[in-house]
Amino acid sequence: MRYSQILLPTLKENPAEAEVISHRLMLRAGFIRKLTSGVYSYLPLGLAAIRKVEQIVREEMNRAGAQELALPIVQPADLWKETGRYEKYGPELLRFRDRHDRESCLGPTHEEVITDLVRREIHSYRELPLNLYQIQTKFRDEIRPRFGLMRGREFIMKDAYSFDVSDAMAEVAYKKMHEAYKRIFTRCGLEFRAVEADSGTIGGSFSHEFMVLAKTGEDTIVVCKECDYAANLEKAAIRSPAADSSLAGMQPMLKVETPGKRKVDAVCEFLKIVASKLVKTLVYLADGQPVAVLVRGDREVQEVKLKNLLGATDVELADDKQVFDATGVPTGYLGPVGIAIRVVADQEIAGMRNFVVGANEKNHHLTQVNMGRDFTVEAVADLRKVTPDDPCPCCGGPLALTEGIEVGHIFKLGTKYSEAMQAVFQDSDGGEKPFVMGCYGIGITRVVAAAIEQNHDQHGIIFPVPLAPFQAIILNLDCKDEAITRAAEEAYGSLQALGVETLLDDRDERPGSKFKDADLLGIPFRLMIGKRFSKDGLVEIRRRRDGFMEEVSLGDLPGILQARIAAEISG
RNA sequence: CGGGGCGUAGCGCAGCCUGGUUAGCGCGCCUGCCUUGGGAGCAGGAGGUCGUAGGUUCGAAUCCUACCGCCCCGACCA
Repeated sequence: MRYSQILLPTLKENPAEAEVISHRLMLRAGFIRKLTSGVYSYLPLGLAAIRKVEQIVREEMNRAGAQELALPIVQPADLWKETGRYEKYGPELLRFRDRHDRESCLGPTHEEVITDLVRREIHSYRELPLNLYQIQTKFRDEIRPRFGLMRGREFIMKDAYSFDVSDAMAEVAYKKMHEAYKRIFTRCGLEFRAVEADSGTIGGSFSHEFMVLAKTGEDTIVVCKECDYAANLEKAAIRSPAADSSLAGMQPMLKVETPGKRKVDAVCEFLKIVASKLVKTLVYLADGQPVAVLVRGDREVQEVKLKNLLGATDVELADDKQVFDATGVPTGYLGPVGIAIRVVADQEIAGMRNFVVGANEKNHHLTQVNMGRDFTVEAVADLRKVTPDDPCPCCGGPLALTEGIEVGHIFKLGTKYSEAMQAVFQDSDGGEKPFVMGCYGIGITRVVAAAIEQNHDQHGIIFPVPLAPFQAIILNLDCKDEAITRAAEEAYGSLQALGVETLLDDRDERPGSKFKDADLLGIPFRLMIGKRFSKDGLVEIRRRRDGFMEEVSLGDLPGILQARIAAEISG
């Protein structure tokens, strides 16, 4: 491709709308343009990078035995009503009516559609296992789209769905996808971790997220420094402490006046204690029903854990009014002793002695409180957020928290959708069984953004070779010089003949502009033909990643460059 | 949905508080000259419903009201 002909509007300055680096660089490098919030046009170079990711994904999915198909974006509401998701999915599902007033929606994901297809077409265990995937634009009406392609409303996703005869076979399918994903992200040249993720009602370790490690990541992951343990912070388990059930050391409970002291900090300061000696009582609404949750004063509740414990589909912290309506106590003075609603406690509370809680009375707290003696709870479980000071739940080693961008998620679905939609096959014993399913997603456009988050410098993008829209860019450093121009054209021709994806910067611009643009675009190899060529007949090759330079003759260029490119590709 | 910020040429911004002729600057763009190894220089030029609507006023980019759009934070700790 010739630079003079491609639509590649680079910007010198940072657009005001972009804050995170990948967003800024993709706008500056002329990869994307925004149409409206969370919705972007992909310009030729942006699309080229997207296509690179898609191709790697496609190859690895095919290698893993999955088949590509394409499902509709517009979906009838009836299908979503079958699984109850039409009501449950919420405002992220963009709904509309067609001219016949039929309720429809734009597909944010395709479990319903694929399950409908499979239940119509697959009837025998002999036709299984089956793994079907597509690469397609999805629409999710996100609460707050942000960071360019990192969290758009419209984005490109690869989604795959597996169908198996049994749980055991579904696990095989799951593991295959796990392996395929590792290969995909390795081939993309990304630094990533597969982490255990919340698997909701399915349980077990049957959900993994693939996280690209980058500071701008919206997720926090917990990684053990000594073993292989890695999990999403939402999921990360805490070792249950040895509970001390003896009554030794318990002091009598006392009621104290704490006028106006509502916040943990204020109560602690007033009573001259540390926050770890206090137990806070938070009221959550679990599917609308109030539940009090006890955690140590300096801890934070992990809502996903709470949700799983309660088997609720939705938990949210109650506001002041909801708390008062449920308990008759103003926030700040709640406690488990004599409270009128359900109570669950974090496991850590079981090991605490003589702690402080609210007295369920305005301006009062209780001190020297002990669980078991002064109150009981419905359940004791791991409910709090992991901190960097907690030991690894696997080996007890030290943990580190780090940020990650979720680029892939694999999930065992079981029979959730097949049962809801009566998607069944006839097994070898003649009986009818629901398909055991799994689903596997990769955010294609997010992979591109994540790659840039992880690979850039102050000059611009530094694409890993497998994702680069072009592998090389030839800079004709003096378009008015015939010998140089002839050499640039020759180099361009010979590289193209070899299949090296090359952009020829044939614009009549000064060298400085060409250097800046080449750096900004992040093309892995920059070939410069200019003064050095006039003098000695040499072409300079510069590697974007580290600035490594070498000078070669025009004749040697194709072979040497090809070897350099090959050396950059892993997997 | 709550909070904050912004909306003036393709991009980045100034002007607005304290209303007043023709709305500025840098980059980019067009023409010409010149120049060619890290976003050169000179000269000339094109490009604006100042987000939209309404109001106040002799007069509005500027003041007031409503709406629209965009960005950021939050929607978790009593």
